[in-house]
Amino acid sequence: MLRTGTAARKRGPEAFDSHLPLDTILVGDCIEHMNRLPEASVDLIFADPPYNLQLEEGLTRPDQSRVDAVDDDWDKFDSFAHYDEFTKAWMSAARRILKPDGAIWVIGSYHNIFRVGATLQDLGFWMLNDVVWRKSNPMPNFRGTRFTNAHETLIWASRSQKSRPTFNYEALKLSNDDTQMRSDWLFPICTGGERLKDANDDKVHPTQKPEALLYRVIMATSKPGDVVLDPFFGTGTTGAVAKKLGRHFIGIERENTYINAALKRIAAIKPHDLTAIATMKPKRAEPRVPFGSLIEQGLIAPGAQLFDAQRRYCSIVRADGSLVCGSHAGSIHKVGALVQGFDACNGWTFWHYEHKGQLYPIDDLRAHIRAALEKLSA
Amino acid sequence: MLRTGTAARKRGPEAFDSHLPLDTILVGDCIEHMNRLPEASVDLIFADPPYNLQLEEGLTRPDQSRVDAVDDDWDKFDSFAHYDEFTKAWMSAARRILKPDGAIWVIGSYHNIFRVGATLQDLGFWMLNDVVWRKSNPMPNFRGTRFTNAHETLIWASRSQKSRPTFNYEALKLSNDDTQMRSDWLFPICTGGERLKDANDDKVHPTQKPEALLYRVIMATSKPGDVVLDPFFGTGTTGAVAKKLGRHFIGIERENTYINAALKRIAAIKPHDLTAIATMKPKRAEPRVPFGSLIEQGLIAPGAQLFDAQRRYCSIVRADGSLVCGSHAGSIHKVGALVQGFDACNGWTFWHYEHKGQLYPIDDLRAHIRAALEKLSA
DNA sequence: CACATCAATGAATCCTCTA
DNA sequence: ATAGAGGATTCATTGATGT
Repeated sequence: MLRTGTAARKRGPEAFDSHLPLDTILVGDCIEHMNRLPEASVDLIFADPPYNLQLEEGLTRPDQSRVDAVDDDWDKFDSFAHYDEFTKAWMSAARRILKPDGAIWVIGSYHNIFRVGATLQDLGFWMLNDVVWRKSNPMPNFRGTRFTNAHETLIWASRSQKSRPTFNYEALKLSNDDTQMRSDWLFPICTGGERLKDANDDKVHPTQKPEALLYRVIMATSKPGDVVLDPFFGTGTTGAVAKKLGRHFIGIERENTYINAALKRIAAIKPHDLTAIATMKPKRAEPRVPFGSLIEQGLIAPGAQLFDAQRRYCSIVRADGSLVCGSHAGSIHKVGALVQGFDACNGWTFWHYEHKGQLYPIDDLRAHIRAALEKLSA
Repeated sequence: MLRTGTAARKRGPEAFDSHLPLDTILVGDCIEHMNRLPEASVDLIFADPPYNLQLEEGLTRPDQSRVDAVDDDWDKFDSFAHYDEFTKAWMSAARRILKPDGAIWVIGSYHNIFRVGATLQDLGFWMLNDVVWRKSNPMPNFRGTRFTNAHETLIWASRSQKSRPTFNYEALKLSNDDTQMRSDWLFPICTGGERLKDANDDKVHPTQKPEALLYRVIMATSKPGDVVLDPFFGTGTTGAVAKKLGRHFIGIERENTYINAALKRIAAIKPHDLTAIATMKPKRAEPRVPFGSLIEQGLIAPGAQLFDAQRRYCSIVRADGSLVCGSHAGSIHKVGALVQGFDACNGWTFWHYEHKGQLYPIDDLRAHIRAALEKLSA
């Protein structure tokens, strides 16, 4: 059992806390370690289990560079049945050590989150919210075969239906411009200075989570002095944020590479880093309104005609959001550029719709949608 | 079997379509009706299944004993098992009637979506994306005990891993200001004039979906003339949008109140005309032009030199349509890959010909030939 | 030093047709 | 079925390099 350099600050008042290895990383299998911990002793669990990605072959970007994928052994399972078995095992162990009012967070992608959620329900956890982490800078879909995989899903569940889990409603509302915090969160992925690198400048862990995400989770659903356990500790984002926020952590991890990086990282943390808190303020999600949504929402009908201000050009709107003008077809911007023989064109101001014989730029319609969105969110 | 007022337009060429009750609402249980439809006959399924875990008719165990309290864990499990059974039943029926390249969409909330997703995987469906419908105007959480439930989840899955489902990538991209469509979609919930009301001004259906949502689903993952089936038809949003977009629909619904509202609604819809429904042709669907035909048609002479954009490499065109560059010889793609040390290369965009000192990609010459082919076939 | 340009990269179930 | 060849495909951000 490795201990971090940080002394355990502040003990909880409960007697059953006395044997908890607080602010410590336990080395080894998470199920075995959890089974050794006293029952009903942990306030919050954050779990980032293996996703069970099923990658067929390597993936190359359009420039022929290789994508450095998750191909680690810890993410390999023979079948859904094996994955379910694994999930049920660690979750049962997690449930035993949770206090009656304790809660759990689990994060995953479409590969595993449905199995995770169903197992949570089967074991008697009570679902409180599913939360979507919208990535502001996801990896694109390089082959153009699917929607950009731009989010991951988190589940927040209490130990049982009768639990009264911690939820810092007022603090969240305050930090969210005085409106209720929604179930869709926008954060960038973990890059830049926050991303841990080894001596070769390679990433230490393939799936390091951003601290901003953990910050909101821990801030929202735990109290100072609480014990937060992470059974898949990795490079210790949970521990780092818990320490910053004055919570105790218990990490469990098998890989020494990750543990060493986590120890170093957490030792360097100073609790209550106020500058970091400032950066965690949620971005005001600016609604981007693409042309297609004007059609989807019925403001422009497929088949409608659009003109430039001088009526030199006339184009037809198609149901898929494309514009046709003579032999040219494409986006409002592209067709606008093509008919004028330019490289680029702002279709929003170039194209106009007709209303009672008058022409108005389609940008007015976008403004209309934006205003509606503003009003609704206010 | 009720039929809508709309005549079935345009039949698919496949023989197995001939017995499909196109543009029709089938009255009754969706499992029974799907079991009567011909197998491999439907292109797309959109399903908005009920998620009340306490089913309205009351819950009975397989031995017909009544399930009373849903308070303790065992009964919760029993209730989930019952829901899983229902899910498995309708999904199996749905899978049978899907064409090999067919796909399914299922929408749900955290109450049911995890069970839905796991069952999809268990039955052999192949997950393509999970998509988040972000509601611009969700109902607030009045008690302030949770995050505002501001989204629902959709799963898009093909019938099997081998399926090649329809995905109108280009159309989506250009309607989204020329960037890939992401997995998080923003739409308002269904209100105002779109929301169907009865004589008492009460909403006809408790969970009527917005047409904009279905518009994107159907536009993105089906083709004009396709058959779109909705086993939980409700007030017919799927049918209304399918009709607008020139797709056939088959609806299945038990409640006469919903059916009557749907019939009236769909009868009033005027489909968009065909030019408006035409979508962007993907590059993959363009006629194949072998490099050799550029030589045959005299656009490039044997012995001509081709360069990459930076003039790092120079190759010679041979009369048989092959390229030579140093010791490398082969197709434009193969030689392009070899000189760069890559596995693959698109020779059409990599190699350039020289004209008055300027370099132009040979893809321009291919476009020239394709344009001529267009004119011939028109 | 300011600013432009280029290169690198991230939890990914990522092609299609013909022989 | 399987192999091989044709040829289609990327966004936001960070950090380094160049002007």
